[in-house]
Amino acid sequence: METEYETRPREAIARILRAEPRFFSAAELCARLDESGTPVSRATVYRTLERLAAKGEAALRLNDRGEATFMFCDSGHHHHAICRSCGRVEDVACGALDSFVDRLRSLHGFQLDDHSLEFHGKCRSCV
Amino acid sequence: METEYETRPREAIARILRAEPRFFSAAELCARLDESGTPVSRATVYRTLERLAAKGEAALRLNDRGEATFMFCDSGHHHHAICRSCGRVEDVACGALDSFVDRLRSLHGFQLDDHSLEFHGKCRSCV
DNA sequence: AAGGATTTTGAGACTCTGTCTCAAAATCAG
DNA sequence: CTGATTTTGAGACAGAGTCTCAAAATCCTT
Ligand SMILES: [Zn+2]
Ligand SMILES: [Zn+2]
Ligand SMILES: [Zn+2]
Ligand SMILES: [Zn+2]
Repeated sequence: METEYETRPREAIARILRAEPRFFSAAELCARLDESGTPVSRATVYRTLERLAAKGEAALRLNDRGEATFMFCDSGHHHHAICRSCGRVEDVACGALDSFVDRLRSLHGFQLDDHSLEFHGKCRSCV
Repeated sequence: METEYETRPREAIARILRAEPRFFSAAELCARLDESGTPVSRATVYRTLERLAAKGEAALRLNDRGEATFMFCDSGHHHHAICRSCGRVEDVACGALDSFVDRLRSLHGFQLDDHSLEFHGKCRSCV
C-alpha cells in the first residue's frame, strides 16, 4: 500500500498557502515557516509543493527570475490576473481564444493543443 | 563616447540565432559555438544575449525549467506559437483580448496594463 | 500503550544557471 | 603603428533546486 500521512510540515505549508490568493516561492515559504515557529527544511518544502502541484491542488508559476512559485488554485482550466504591487491573483475564465486557434491553423498549419495566458496590472486596492 | 565594436563572438552568436526561428538557451549556444569552432565564454554569451534583448532585437523567454532562452524576433507586440517537438516558433499577431480586459475591469476592478500569451502544439512539419 | 512496518523529514553535499571581477586581448580611430 | 576604449575569458561566487540516507514521525495492529 501507499498511505499518505498527515504531518506537521504539510499542514503548516497548507495553512500559509490557504491564507492568501497569491504565488509563494519556496524561499518565501521557508521564511514564513521559520517566523511562524514551525520551521520546515527546503527539501520538504519543495517535495510538498511538487506533490500539491501533481495532485492539481496548487498552480505552479515561474516568476520573472525563473523561480518556481505556487498558489492554491482551482484545478480546471483558467488564467490569472496578477497585481504588480501586492501580488494578489484573480482567476479569469478562459474564452475568446478561438480566433487565434483558427488563424494559426489556416495560416501556418499549426495544430494547437495548449496555451498559457496571464494578465498583469493593478488590483482594485492598489490602483 | 561609447562606441560599439564588432567582434567575433557577437557575430558567431548572431549567426546561430539567425539560422533558426526558435529559442536557444545560453548553454545550448555555448555548445553550438564550441562545435562550430568559435568557442565563446559563458559570460560573453550572457552579456551578448542580454544586450540583444535590451536593444529589442531578441526575445527573452523562460522555458519550463526556468532557464532563460533567446530568439531573434520582431520588436513590436505579438505572441508566439511554439512547436512541442521541434521548437519552431511562429509569430502570432495580438488581438481579441478585449473581452478579457472588459471582464476583468467590471468584475474585479482590475486595471490591466500588460499580458503574456503563448501557444503550444505541433507545427506543420511535426504533426 | 507498545511494537513495528511504512512514510516522511532534515542536514548537507551536490548540480546547474547565472553574475561578477579584473587582468589580458581585441577593436578601432588617428 | 599607437594608444584610448571596449570586450573577453577564467574562475570565483551566489542562489535555486535535487538527491541521499539515517533519524524521526505517523499510523496500524495487537
Ligand atoms: Zn487560479
Ligand atoms: Zn485558456
Ligand atoms: Zn516573435
Ligand atoms: Zn498581446
